[in-house]
Amino acid sequence: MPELPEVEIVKQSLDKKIRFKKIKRIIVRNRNLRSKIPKNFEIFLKNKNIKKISRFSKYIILNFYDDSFCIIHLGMSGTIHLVKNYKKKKFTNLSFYQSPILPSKHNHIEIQFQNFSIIYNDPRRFGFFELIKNKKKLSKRFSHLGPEPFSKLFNLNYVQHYLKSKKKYIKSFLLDQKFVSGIGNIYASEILFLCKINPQKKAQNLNQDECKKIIYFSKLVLKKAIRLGGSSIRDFKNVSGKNGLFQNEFKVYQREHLKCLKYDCQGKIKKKIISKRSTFFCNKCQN
DNA sequence: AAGAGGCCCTGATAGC
DNA sequence: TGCTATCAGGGCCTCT
Repeated sequence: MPELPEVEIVKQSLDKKIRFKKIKRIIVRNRNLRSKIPKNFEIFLKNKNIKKISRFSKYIILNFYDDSFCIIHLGMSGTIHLVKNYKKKKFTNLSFYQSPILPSKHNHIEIQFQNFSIIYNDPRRFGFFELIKNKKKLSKRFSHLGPEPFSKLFNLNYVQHYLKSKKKYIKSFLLDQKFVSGIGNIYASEILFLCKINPQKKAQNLNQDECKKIIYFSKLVLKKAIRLGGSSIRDFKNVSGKNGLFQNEFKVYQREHLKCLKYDCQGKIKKKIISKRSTFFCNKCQN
């Protein structure tokens, strides 16, 4: 589920809840996530004091006072839930993201604090946890990733230069974390719709104005999504008010066959598979 | 270097 | 009802 805005929402609620807290105990129920949970995982984290929670791209970063880190990636289906520890474990409605009803089958990792725990649930196990020893190794870990859309590094010069001789479709590059990091499949379609650029336009054929639009609307869409609490699709019945609202703002995503929402456009939304992912666009105004 | 394709995994849904 | 096929918001790896 998680693209940059959703991860940012999780990060914010985590920061509110576990900043300055001390990890009491770690329980790993399934070590086989995307990458194997290392043997020293529990020992490494036990008694660590959390300085703050930060985020880069789609990665959540637990910052500890001893300058070590734990990074969490939610993959496609990872969610983090808050659980009260005492009595019969009762789930609060403070679910950080998605359903307040905690699924039990795929609760792979539990991090216990004084009075509560956070639980990592991930049916598809595409997510992962990684331990990082120091700041240097942290920046090395992210060195292969391009700038976030919000970064000053994501500017006209960079974009034009990067795409100059690229033959792949522009959609592929919005998904390419080496080019720009944090955008995923939903927001890629939404951004290109606002830009009025066909997702199948070859990157090298974008003119200066189109590059400017990509930069502008990438920032705009992600910021708006964060403001609205992210997007919750495949909604469950039990969702609390904590769910995101940006799915109501989708202009093209999952709107195949429907009329284009641009005020003066008579086009229809089409769906095509581009770089192995569903891509939605208007056949008229994204020519 | 750049691009295409495969793979990791479970669950929901559609079609027969 | 039960089977199979397809699809899902990500990212890494290999091969050409």
